[in-house]
Parts: sequence; C-alpha cells; structure tokens
Amino acid sequence: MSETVEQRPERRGVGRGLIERREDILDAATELFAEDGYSDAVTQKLAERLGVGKGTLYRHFPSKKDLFLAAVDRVLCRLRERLDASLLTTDDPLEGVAQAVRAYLGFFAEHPKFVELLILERALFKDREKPTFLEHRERNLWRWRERYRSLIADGRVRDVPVERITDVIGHLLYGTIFTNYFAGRNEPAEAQARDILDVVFLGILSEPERAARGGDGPAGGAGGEPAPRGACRDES
Amino acid sequence: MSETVEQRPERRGVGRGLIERREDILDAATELFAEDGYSDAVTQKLAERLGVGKGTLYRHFPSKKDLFLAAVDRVLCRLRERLDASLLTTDDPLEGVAQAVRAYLGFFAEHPKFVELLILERALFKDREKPTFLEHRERNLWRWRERYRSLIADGRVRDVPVERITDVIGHLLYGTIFTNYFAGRNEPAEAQARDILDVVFLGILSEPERAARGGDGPAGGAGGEPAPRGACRDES
Amino acid sequence: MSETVEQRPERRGVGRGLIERREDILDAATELFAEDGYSDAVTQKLAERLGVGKGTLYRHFPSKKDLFLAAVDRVLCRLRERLDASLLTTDDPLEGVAQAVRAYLGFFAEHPKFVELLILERALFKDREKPTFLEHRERNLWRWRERYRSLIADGRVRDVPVERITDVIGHLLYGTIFTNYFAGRNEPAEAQARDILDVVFLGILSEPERAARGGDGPAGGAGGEPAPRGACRDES
Amino acid sequence: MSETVEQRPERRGVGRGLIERREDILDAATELFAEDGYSDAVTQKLAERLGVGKGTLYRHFPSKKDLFLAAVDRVLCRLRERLDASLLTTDDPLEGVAQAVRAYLGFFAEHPKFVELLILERALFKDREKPTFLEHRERNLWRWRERYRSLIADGRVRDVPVERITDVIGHLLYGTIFTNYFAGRNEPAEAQARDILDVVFLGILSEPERAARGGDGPAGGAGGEPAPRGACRDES
DNA sequence: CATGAATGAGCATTCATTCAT
DNA sequence: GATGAATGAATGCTCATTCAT
Repeated sequence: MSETVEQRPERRGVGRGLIERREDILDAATELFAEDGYSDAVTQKLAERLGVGKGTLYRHFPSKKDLFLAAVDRVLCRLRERLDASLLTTDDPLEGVAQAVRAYLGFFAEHPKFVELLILERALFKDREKPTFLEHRERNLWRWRERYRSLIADGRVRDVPVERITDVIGHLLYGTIFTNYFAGRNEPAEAQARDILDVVFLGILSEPERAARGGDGPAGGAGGEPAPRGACRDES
Repeated sequence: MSETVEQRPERRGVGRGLIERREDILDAATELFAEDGYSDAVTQKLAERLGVGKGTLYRHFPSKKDLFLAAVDRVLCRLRERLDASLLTTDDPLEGVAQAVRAYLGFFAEHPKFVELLILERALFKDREKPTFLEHRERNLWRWRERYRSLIADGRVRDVPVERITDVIGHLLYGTIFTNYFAGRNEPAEAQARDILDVVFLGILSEPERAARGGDGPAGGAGGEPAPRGACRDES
Repeated sequence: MSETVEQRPERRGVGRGLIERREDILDAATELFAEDGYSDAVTQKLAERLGVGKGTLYRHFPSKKDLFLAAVDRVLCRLRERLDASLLTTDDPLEGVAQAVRAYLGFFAEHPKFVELLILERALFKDREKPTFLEHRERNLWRWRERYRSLIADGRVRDVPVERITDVIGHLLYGTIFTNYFAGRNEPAEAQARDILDVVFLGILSEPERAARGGDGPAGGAGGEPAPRGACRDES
Repeated sequence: MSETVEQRPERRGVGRGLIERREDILDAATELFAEDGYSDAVTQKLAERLGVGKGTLYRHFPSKKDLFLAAVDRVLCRLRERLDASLLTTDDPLEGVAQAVRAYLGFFAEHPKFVELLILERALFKDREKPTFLEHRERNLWRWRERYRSLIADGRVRDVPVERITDVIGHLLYGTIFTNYFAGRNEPAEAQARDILDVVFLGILSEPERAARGGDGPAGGAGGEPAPRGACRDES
C-alpha cells in the first residue's frame, strides 16, 4: 500500500510512468475498498484521493470490478512473496513451517485491511468459479504437502494424512486473521504464532520428535520462549 | 390479520400471526441474502417470494439493513441452541468439547448458506462496533474458559493459558467453515471434526491424560478411528 | 399528441389509469424526441415535463430505447388509421388513391414532428432488421397493388407494373414529407396533394410530346429502352 | 480521396500535404459516420483507422460536428459534379432531365452509405437554419426551373407551374434513395430511373380516363377538383 | 507539428423507501 | 393492515476535447 515511496512531487500525475500510475491506483483502491466495501466505494472518491479524473481510472482498468480484482490479486501476490521469503531463512523444514506461520500472521498484522479484501471478494463475486484467494492457495499447497511427507518420513512428524495437517493449519490461520480483523485485535503476530504453533506442534509431532524437544513435561507449557522448535504447514 | 386460531388454509399470508409472518420473512430473507448478497438482494424479489407487498416488509422491519441484521442474529441464535444441546449429550467435559466441535461443523454443513451471512455482515457493516457474530461469541466464551480451567485443574489438559485454547479452537472452526464454503467442499462434518480434534487434542492434552488414552504409541497415531476421547473448546 | 383530452386535473398522477399514464408518457416522449433527437433527449427532462419521477418512466418502459420505439410505433399506427379512414370516404377506387394521398400529407402536415421520429429511428437503430416504418408499410402494400390491378383491368389506369406505381407514389410521398419537414414548409397539404396527383395521374409531357414518344399505346408502358427523351432536374 | 498522383507510398501519413490529409480524414469519417451514426462514431476509432493521433484530427477540424458537416458537404459536392456531368451528355433538354435522374439514382446506388449521412445530418443538427443538403439544392434549383419554362414554351411539357415539376421530381428522387437505403434494396438504378420517368412523363392514367377528366387541355389541370393551379417544387 | 494521456461533464438506470388508497 | 405505484438520490461509465511533451 503505502510502502511505495513517492519519489518525486512533480506536477499532477506528470512524470509518473504507466506502471507507477497503475500501482498508485491499486494502492488507493485497496485502501478505499477496505474502508468502504465494494459497493460503497465510489469511483469518484477514488479519483479524488488520487487527484486524477475518473476517466484516468478507466484508462488503467476496464471496470470497477476489474480494479477490485486486481487489487485483491496484488495483495495475494505480496503475501506469497512474503511467505516465500520466510522459507529462505532456515534450512530446517519444521522451522520453515514456523517461519511461514509467523510471516502469514505478520503480513496481515501489518496490513489489517487486506483481510477485508479477501472477504469482499467472496461476498461480492461468488459467481466466480474459484475465489482468487483459493486459486493462489492451491498453487502452493502441494509444496507444503511434500514438506510434511518428508518430515513424516524423517520421523519428526506423526504419521497422519498430510492433508489433515495442511487443512488444519490453513483453516487455523485463515480463521485467525479474520477474527483478528473483525475484532480489531492488535495482539502481536509473534504471540499468536507462538500460541498456534504450540497447540499444533505438540499435536502433530511424533513421539520421538516430541521427546527430542522435551515434550510437554510435567511443568509443561510450550508456553514460554524455549518453545516449539520445528514447524509445519503451508498457507493460503 | 387474525391472532385467532388458524382455521383454514386461507389465502396468502392471511391468518398468520405477526410472529409467524415475521419468521416467514426472516426465512426468505436469509435465503435471499445468502443467494444474492446484500446489495444485490432486492426487496422486490423478497416480497414476491413471500407473496406479499413490499410495504408489508417495512411493517416488520424498519429497513433492509435491519432485516438483514435480524436474519444474521437468528442464525447465530440457532447456532447457539445447537451447541447448547450438544453439551447435554455428555457429562465428560472433554467429550463435551468434542461434541461442540461436531455440532458447530454439523450446523454449517447443514446450512452452508449461513456462512454467507456471516461474511456479508462483516463486508457490509463494518462500521458497527462489533459484529453480531462476535457479540454472540463473547457471550459464551467465559463458559468455555471455565471448562478448560477445570480440565487443567483435573490434570486432563496441559497447563496453558485457557485463552490460547479457546482462541485456537475458535479460529480453527471459523476458518474451517469459511474455507468449506468458499471452496464448496462437502466433506462430512464428522470427518473434519475428527481431524481437528486429533490435531488439537494431541496437542493440548497433558502428559498424564495423553498416557491414559494411550498417547500416540510407537505405531500409534490417534490418527485413525480409535479416536479422541476427550475434548475442549468453545464455539463461535 | 395533444388531442388527448386531459379529463380531470386531479392530484399528481393520481387517478390516471395505467393506460392513460402510458399514453401521457408517449405523448411527451414523442414531442421530446422530435425536438431534441434521440441522444439529446434526456430522460430527466421528460420526467420533468410530465411532472413525474424518472423512475415512473421505467415502470412503463424498460429503457429509453423501448420508449422511443413505442413512440414511433404509435405514430405509424395512427397514420394507418388515418389512411384507412380516408378510404372509406369514397367508392371510386381512383378517388380513393387521391384521398389517401391527401390523408397522408395531411397527417404529417398536422404533426410535422412525427417526421422526425421516422428519421430518428433510421438514424439510430439501423441494426434493426427492418425499420418499424417499413414494417408498417409492407403490411399495407398488397392492398394497394390489388387496387391498381383492378383499375388497370377496368381500363382506367395504364397497363404498367403495379409495383412501379406503388413505388413511385410511395417514394414521392415519403420524399415530400421529409422535405417539408426539413425545409420547415407550411404549404397546405391540400395543394401539395393536388400537385402530386396532377403529375402522377397525367404526367408532365404535353400531348404532342406524348404522342411523339408513342403515348401509352396499346402495349403501354414507357417501360422499355426507347426511353425518355427529355429530362429535367436539378440536384441536391 | 486524392485526385493528385500518389507519388510515393510513404510511411503512414508522412509526406502527405495538408490537403491530402484532410481528404483522407474526410474519407474515413464519411465511412465511419455512415457505419456507426453520429453519436456512436467515436473519434478514437477514426484516429485509429487513419493511423494518426486524435489530436491531429483537431488540427484539421475544430470539432466532431464540423468534421461531420464537412463530410456531408463533400458528398453533396460530388453529387453536384455528377449531375453536372450528366447534363453534358445531351443537347436535348428533356433528355437532360432523364440523364440527371439516372445520374442521381446511380450516384447513391454506388455509394449507399452517403444516404446515411444525409439522414444523420437532419437527425442531429436540426437546429441549423437550413440543412447543408437544402443549401446545395437551392443553389441549383433555378437552373432547372429555367429548363422547364423553356420546355413548356417549346410545347414539349404541359403548361403547369414549374415549381410543381421540380418539387415532385425532387421529392420523388429523395424518397427513392431513402427507401432504397432503408430497405437495403439493390434494384438497378437504371430500372428505377425508367419507372420514375415513365410515371412522371406520362402519368399513370389510361388514355380514356385522362380524356374523361379533361386531359391536360389548354387550361391544364389534372387533379381532382377545380384543377391544380398552383403547386410548386421538387424534392429532396 | 503530432501525439495520446488526462479530464470531467453528462446520462441511463436502479432500488430502498414512502404513503395514498 | 396491506399494497404497489411513485419517487429521486446515487453512481458507473463514456467520450469529445485539451495540452504538455
């Protein structure tokens, strides 16, 4: 959204390349749709915020709907980038899962409004075969399943159907960002990730792996920091 | 019309008490909103389906928005009823959690369209302090927390903050019904409940309780049918 | 247009039946389209003239285009009625032709603006298979051809193809009302009818010239190649 | 387009004089207006067909309307040229009329779309004092009237007001090309000219009927009543 | 000169809500 | 009460025209 640096002041829209202009529009549109919802987001208002004429919007996007969809798509692409990047921070496959969970929650914690777009898309275009959201999701799913199969083979994760794992974690994350958004919560993503991982890990881990990390000994609580040192999961 | 007894089949809508009429409207409205979304749900269409005049709708609900909100509210009340009933089927507090999870997923599996209403509410009336949805949720939350505290005291559940448990399970269920709806999935609620409980239980259970039920022994895996015999969780 | 008597003053739109209201709209629409053309005729303006809301217009006609087409259709129906009536004024088939010519010109002399509608239809909806105008025309054509065949059989009209007669007279009338309208002429229809009938009935050639070119001898028809040996005319 | 020699193929629009460019634009505009009508003819489309920028169009014509009017004007000039040329093919004044009729019909048979422009002009710019069309027309009218006076003096044409003759023939031709266009007819112009001339020159009445109604005796008059002693004017 | 990005007035159409009957 | 005709604010989108480059 706003991380785009506004390099030069320049005269009204002059000097901005087509790409930049397009990005500007998407930024403002994402903001507006998140604020007002789809139906109540008025093109006129968008143009005013951007300081351009309505016609300009239509030079870049054929319709309001297309603009909206493009905004959603961009959000999801950014999410994917973020997740991909998170996976590069570790070589341990289980820790990779944990990192992804943190990245996912972190992403939406930084851009709470993006959640709104995901909801809007479903609420308004349920005719579309498959929401943009799920489209993105499925494209990545198989990678996560591969990862879990490997972890199971290594004896680090309990031998349960990998779909069960990806489903549960996926639903959990999805439900979390939604509820966060709805309730206007501002809990640190880090803490939420820890809670989720605690519950999920200590459930899916095999006995050997569980023992290796100290299980949930007498005084238990994965609660504290020492905590979960592995992970698993994909994302949307 | 007539608060008197319902003697004859009678002409369209004649002879129905105010209450019944109100319920009829809510039924049709729930259906319509789920099908068309809020903005595209036209009052005219609703009146036609009911075989009444548009004006009649306004005798029962001051505005389209109020009608919508009433429909959402009713859905959530029914959900609560369903959950309450599920808890009466067992005395074991852990099994109660399991039953509630099954009831929750079962409810939305039976009425997939209700999910739509939940989404719509958020998408369209985010100005409202707190979504109807969350309002209902919080009213029940403390009861679940009490239950978990008790289970922890009894040594059946690991000693983790109860909020962590209710949050994780809540988010998980919420995310599950949404994804089910979005993806048009028809997996049996029973199977989904089992998956969720497997992951969640084997994660939150204390070592003693885990041992008591055989843990996930060497070849183990609570994965299969043997199934979780305890539970924990609240609901939406 | 305005021949519709405004029976009762009555309160705003109240008391007018659906039919009357529809007629009112068509009256005003005919007027407006004739004045402003199709594209420049603004629905708002129409509503204002009628003293009703824009929405009311759409209760009677699904779109501006439909309203326009209905107006054109009505004009043509009225024309047909007028022509039919004119034929009842005489038993002489030749005089019938004369009466129809007078009626036709008289009709458009009384409602000059109707000509505009005919033009507009063509100018704006040339995609339509066949203009409303021609549709109406063809429905009556065969009756005229029958009449001419009979007149020829009776020896009162030269033996030329009846299509030639109907075409020439049709084109002549059509061209006449157009030019009248364009030039804003107000010549009495009666005089124009007389001129047209004089030329069409008798031709412009003098008796000697006619004889010189074989008149309409037994085999009649200037038809063939021998052709016209004189000429006259200007151009656009 | 360009009456001048097309020396070099040249790159799009390069090396074309202002005049040529102007002609190119008018060609394309005529085509486009005829196809899409005035309102639906989009300047962007015109520019694309010509392979020039929209701005360039405005260097040659101050507005869309001016461009349209210029296109109409050019069509009418070409028509006049055609008619003038047709008159040079014979010395016989009556045959000159016949040739002009053929030329007129031939012109529009070759360029059916030009008819569209004539209609459009009226449909869209009725505010103009006098349509371009009529302007052109009147400029030539007196020449025809002179011709008829001369023919009457020579005893070759009946002694009727010359205005009656020019009007009738004018209206007839005008109505013919319109109907041809509307109905999408493709009858050979030659045959239509023959039919028109046959009727106009000789009239449709049989010799007996003509005699019965007093022929075109000295005092002339054919019409019904007390005889047509007035009238005036031709067409289009 | 040529270009085409930008503009913004202008308009058809929808639909929640009202209220006379 | 019940009805549904009437209303008119609200909005997406088009396209002629301008003007900085």
